[in-house]
Amino acid sequence: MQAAGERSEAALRHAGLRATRQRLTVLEALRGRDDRITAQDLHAELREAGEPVGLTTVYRTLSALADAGLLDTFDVGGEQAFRLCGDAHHHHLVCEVCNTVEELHADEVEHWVAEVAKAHDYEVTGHRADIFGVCARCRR
Amino acid sequence: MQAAGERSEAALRHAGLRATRQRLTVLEALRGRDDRITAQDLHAELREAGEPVGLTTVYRTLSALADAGLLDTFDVGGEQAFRLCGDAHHHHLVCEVCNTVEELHADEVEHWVAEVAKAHDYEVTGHRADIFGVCARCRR
DNA sequence: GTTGTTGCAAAGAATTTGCAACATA
DNA sequence: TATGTTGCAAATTCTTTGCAACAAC
Repeated sequence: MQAAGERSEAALRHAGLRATRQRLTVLEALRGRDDRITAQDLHAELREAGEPVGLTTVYRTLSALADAGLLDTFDVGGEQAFRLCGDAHHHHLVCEVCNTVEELHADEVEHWVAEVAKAHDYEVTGHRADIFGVCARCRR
Repeated sequence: MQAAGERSEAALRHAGLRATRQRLTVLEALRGRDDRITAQDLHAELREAGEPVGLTTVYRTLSALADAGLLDTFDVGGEQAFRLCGDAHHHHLVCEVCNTVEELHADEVEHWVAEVAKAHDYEVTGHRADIFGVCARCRR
């Protein structure tokens, strides 16, 4: 698929990163999934898929993409997991069985954050609101 | 302080844990602070305070107390941090400078979670809503 | 006395770093 | 060609485990 590759290439350039085969491989792999995944697991999958990328490079690429704001990060049992995400701020609905992540937008939460900030005299730098559970598919 | 020690002793018993000197030391130390702290840092502080507890024991105690629901856990740059907490479910307002944590209770968030669960057909197992920023004291 | 706990040393596991070969712009 | 990137091996760092001595009930 040509278009997808170009989109990834543009995203990398925009982040100030060279569009190497390895980075494109990682980014394309992330585009093809909606779950959170660790560096170790992604590395294993790429190896199985016959598009090997060094483990170190997977770590560095995921870290760089996260820094650039292209990936959301999750803490899963002490390991860091990543997922491609939209630009805007959002919250998450996470299935703990299949690790699928749905992005949520909630004005209620934003309002709550603003109110708390005012009431407690905090300079807010960020917030996070995630819901965990089991999706319908995984309950069947 | 006698009363405080007895309170910790009762808490440990209630959690099915023997009230050892080490566990009491850890629990009392946590009672005296309102910030989140890692096992490594707590271990160092206890050592400095002249009430040494083995690092392994600090890890095991914090883990046991967290399992018993007495501690909240946080992921701070890949390390696990802990803080004594109330029984009820709550959210957090965290100062990223001094690591002080204030507990918040928000019906708005609870409502939001319930709505999302219904709309997305999820069996919710938990949720987390934390606000990060800099407290008034640390901004001065 | 039994059984749970401690703490050291060693093992484990995730992640990072040094560095020479290599690919991109 | 100049500079950024890769990937291996080694190093780091946090955390857990084996096990013999020890303390709580």
